[in-house]
Amino acid sequence: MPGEVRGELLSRVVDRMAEQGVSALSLRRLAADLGTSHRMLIYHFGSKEGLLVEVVREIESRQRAALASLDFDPVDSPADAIRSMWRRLADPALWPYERLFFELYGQAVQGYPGTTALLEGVVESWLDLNVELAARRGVPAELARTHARLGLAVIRGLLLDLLATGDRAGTDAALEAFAAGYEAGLPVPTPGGVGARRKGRAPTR
Amino acid sequence: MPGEVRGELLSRVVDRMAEQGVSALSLRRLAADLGTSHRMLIYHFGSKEGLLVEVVREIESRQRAALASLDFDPVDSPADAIRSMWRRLADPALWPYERLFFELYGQAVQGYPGTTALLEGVVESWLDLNVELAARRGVPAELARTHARLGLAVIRGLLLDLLATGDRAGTDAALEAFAAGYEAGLPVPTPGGVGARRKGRAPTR
DNA sequence: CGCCACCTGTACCAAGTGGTACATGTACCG
DNA sequence: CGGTACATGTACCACTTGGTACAGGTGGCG
Repeated sequence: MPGEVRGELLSRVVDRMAEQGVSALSLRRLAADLGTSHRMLIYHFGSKEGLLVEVVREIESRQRAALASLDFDPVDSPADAIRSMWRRLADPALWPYERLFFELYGQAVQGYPGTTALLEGVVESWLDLNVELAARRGVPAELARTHARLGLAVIRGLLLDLLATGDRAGTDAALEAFAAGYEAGLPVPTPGGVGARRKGRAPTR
Repeated sequence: MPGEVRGELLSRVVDRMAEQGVSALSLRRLAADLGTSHRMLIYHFGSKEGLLVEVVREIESRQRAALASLDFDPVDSPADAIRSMWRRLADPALWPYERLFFELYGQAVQGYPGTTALLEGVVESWLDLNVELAARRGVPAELARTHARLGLAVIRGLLLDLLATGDRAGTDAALEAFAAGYEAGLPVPTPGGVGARRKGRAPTR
């Protein structure tokens, strides 16, 4: 079942799906685009659903890699951290992959077989990263988790917006409004009192 | 082409799709579930794509209706406004429709025929509402637009989270963190200076 | 050489797809 | 009554789908 050909094939499959979408693609068209026969896809992945599972796994793995490569500067303020994350993710070069991500997300919440694995960790793993980061600054884990959840929602929500409208300026402004809130010192409803207030800085836009 | 039967049929189609998803459904299965024949669906809607177009339009129309029915209390603070909006949308009874919405959204960003109409107004129409609301409080339109965009992203992003994880408490907390930021007086980067700062109030949670 | 594991193509299959032709039913209105 | 517009069902069509059977084709190694 294993093989080195398989991995190379899978990677090309994901790229193709990012361009053409997943739900409209048949094994035959996919194989034709890749210069092989649909027989090969079945041979390597067992079935169409098996292929889909691997695609989902590959996307998860790529996201995990992207997440690990973020490697925030620990002196970054939360505001700067989310700014830099947005700057990376809003890059039009990534749009095809984000479209694919949201398409699969939509399938997954509907429970389509093969895609649901995407949902495990699609939120949690990102939160864990932030909790770890926040720990270095002495922020309690529960609080960090909540704000990471909010930040993730902002980014995903604005990506949805961006992919639908293409309005980079508008979404940039909205993100900046969010980041600016943190810069001014967001009140954090922790029993200990108001959270760390940072010095203001002129907005970059 | 018109007819009263058609409207009733469409409404039931949307309900079924909310339960079973759209991309895995064939006209035959759909018709069987509805107690009719696939011939009828083609008769009333012309083709499968035609049906999809009508479904999308229906969903848009329902959202518009929901939006119109919100009818915010004009004395609500922005924080309370987004709180009440979240409270309505996070209701599990709406989850099937939200799943359907995100599934179609995913299809639409990929450009599948029949679904792309969903994208027109999927952001703008919600912004317009807020701009109008904000005008009553004297907030400039451009600023209101940006913050509405942010609020919409927060809600959609948290809905994605909620549908994937089912973690109502976690998403509630994240939204509260967002709302609390507004309550404490969010700095608004308008040329005229800092925007209206409101009195703080103890968080409800 | 022969054997074996991996890989690939051709031909085929049953099942399901969207869509159409045609016949039929039903109700309103002249 | 008859006609006409809307509605519905049955039977069928060409086509595509995922999956399988079978026949190779490599290349390494005894």
